[in-house]
Amino acid sequence: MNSSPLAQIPAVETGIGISAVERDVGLGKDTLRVWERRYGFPTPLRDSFGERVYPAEQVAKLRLVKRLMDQGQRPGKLLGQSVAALNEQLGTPATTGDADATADWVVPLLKQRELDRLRGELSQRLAREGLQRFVIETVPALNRRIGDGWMGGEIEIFEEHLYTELIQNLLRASIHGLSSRGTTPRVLLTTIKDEEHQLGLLMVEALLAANGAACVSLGAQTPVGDIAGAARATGAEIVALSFSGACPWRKARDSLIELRAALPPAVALWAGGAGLAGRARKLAGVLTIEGLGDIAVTLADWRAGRTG
Amino acid sequence: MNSSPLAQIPAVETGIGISAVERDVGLGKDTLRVWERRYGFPTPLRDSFGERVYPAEQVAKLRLVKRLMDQGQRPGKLLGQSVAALNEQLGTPATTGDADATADWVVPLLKQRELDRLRGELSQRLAREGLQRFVIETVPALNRRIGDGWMGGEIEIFEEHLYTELIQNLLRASIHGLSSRGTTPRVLLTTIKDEEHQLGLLMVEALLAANGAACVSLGAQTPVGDIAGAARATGAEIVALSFSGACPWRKARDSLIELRAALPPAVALWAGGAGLAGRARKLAGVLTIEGLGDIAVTLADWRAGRTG
DNA sequence: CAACCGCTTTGTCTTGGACAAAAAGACTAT
DNA sequence: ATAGTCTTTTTGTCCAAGACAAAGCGGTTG
Repeated sequence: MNSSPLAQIPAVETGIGISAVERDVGLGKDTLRVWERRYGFPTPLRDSFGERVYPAEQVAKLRLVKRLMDQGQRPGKLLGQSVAALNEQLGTPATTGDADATADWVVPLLKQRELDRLRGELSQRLAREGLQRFVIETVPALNRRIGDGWMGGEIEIFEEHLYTELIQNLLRASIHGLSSRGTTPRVLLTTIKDEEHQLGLLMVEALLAANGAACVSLGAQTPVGDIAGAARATGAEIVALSFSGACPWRKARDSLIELRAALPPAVALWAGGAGLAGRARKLAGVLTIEGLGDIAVTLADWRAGRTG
Repeated sequence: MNSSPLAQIPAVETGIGISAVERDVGLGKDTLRVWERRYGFPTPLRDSFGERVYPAEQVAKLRLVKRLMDQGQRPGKLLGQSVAALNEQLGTPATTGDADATADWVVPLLKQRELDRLRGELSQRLAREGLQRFVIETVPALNRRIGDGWMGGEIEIFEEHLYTELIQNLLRASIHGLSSRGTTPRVLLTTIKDEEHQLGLLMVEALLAANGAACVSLGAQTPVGDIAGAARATGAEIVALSFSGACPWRKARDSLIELRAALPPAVALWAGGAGLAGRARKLAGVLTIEGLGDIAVTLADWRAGRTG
């Protein structure tokens, strides 16, 4: 088989196919074709069968564009610009990190792959500060620092993954150590469909568990219809939903309304996260959690209202 | 606008869209359309916009067909058969739930929401059997039992979520306890894009860590292009990928070939999971892990080859 | 027994048109 | 001013039928 090298040589010299671009860059085939038609970019070559072949430079530009789009920019504005202009935009993020300086220590540890030291440092801080303060103050600061670093190109996407895994392990280990035997109230935790971010959910679970609630987490991406069923089946007294900033507010609002209607009136519905950001204050029957610090207070209020 | 509740009612009763089928079943949109044209199945309904809506029964049949195709059968022969006939074929070759009976104990605990007892039971088994045996024998048996229960309607989807969360907490806590300081080799673990199943990845990580490897997990869904960069940046000696049964084989194969080309030759590439199932044996430069039990052996082999 | 050949099956790519969902912008009312 | 609703633009996804390469199968031959 190795004696026929010609047939095996891929079009590496000239470029890659549309499926490969979809895989590598994360843009759908339909999207790539429609961009070509509408915006005049990309302009792939064609192989002998008339199929698209994307040169490496165009793939690189597409990767840049994708990255800027993930930060909220729109393709129509981006595709016309030069690679140099795009790179410049990536270097100058809109936000400036002020309070983030206290979390700067993560970056070198992460960049230099001192994962054991990073893990150790995190564990130490958790032990020193206690779970509650750690989750309310330290973790959000770290998240912000990492997020800013990614936006500025300082941190690679896989390094963010790495960090997320570490924090998840730490939090889950902590939660695992807290027995929920006999504690109240029973809280059902989850995230709606298409809402991937597990970390926020985990932070809430940690706080609730630390404050003596009996948490039942369904993980991320539970369809709205199933949430109500699960609440009934688990006998939850509170249902808590987390919405990340990536979640369109309209979807969040509709989901909450629908869920509210499906839930027994006696069951409380709590909602929080960056995706709401104080907006849903006046949704009937939905209690908005403004920030992580509110959770303990809200829980105490619930207990007071319950007993009194 | 909001006074017309009818418009808000989703088509939950009738079925799901083509994208959802692609995600849930693992068959491409183009494939679904061309099957319809050629074989007369599936025959989705249409919503008011003319878009395909697949009823639940057809999705179930598609799932069956996909499963049989993963065992080597061809769609042309399968699509004409009845669900009953397909089920029969699936039941005969692969030896159904014999060993699963040993895992029956989870179901009542899960159904009756004895989550604390379930957690305790799992912890006890882990302690009794040791991490390695627990991951190789007990967890797969439980997974199979839960999966079968879901397919049979015995277990709700949220109950599966519940179970997955519990196991994840347990495994992550165990991994967290194993220091990787100074151990070798460095293994980079992840999953390709559109491959969500974290649990398999976590099981592999647990086994590797238990056998003294220094694991670096990126979590799920890393684009292929980033994996190579991450491997270089972390100085990994082995890159290990996990493919669930939902991952189309072609996609797995292409990803592996591409990743192989992008990786330095000195870096080993290991691949495993139900999505490969012995197929990728002859991919050049890719080592296929046939089952969880092989991991320890393969690791030992690697070390022998390294030192010798 | 293995290698070659042709035939069949099957997945993915192509084109251009269409349209819903999301975002941005304009406007109004509290 | 700030929150809500309406309107317009932008953008991603879907549809259709046709085409074709790659993979699988079967038979023949050295």
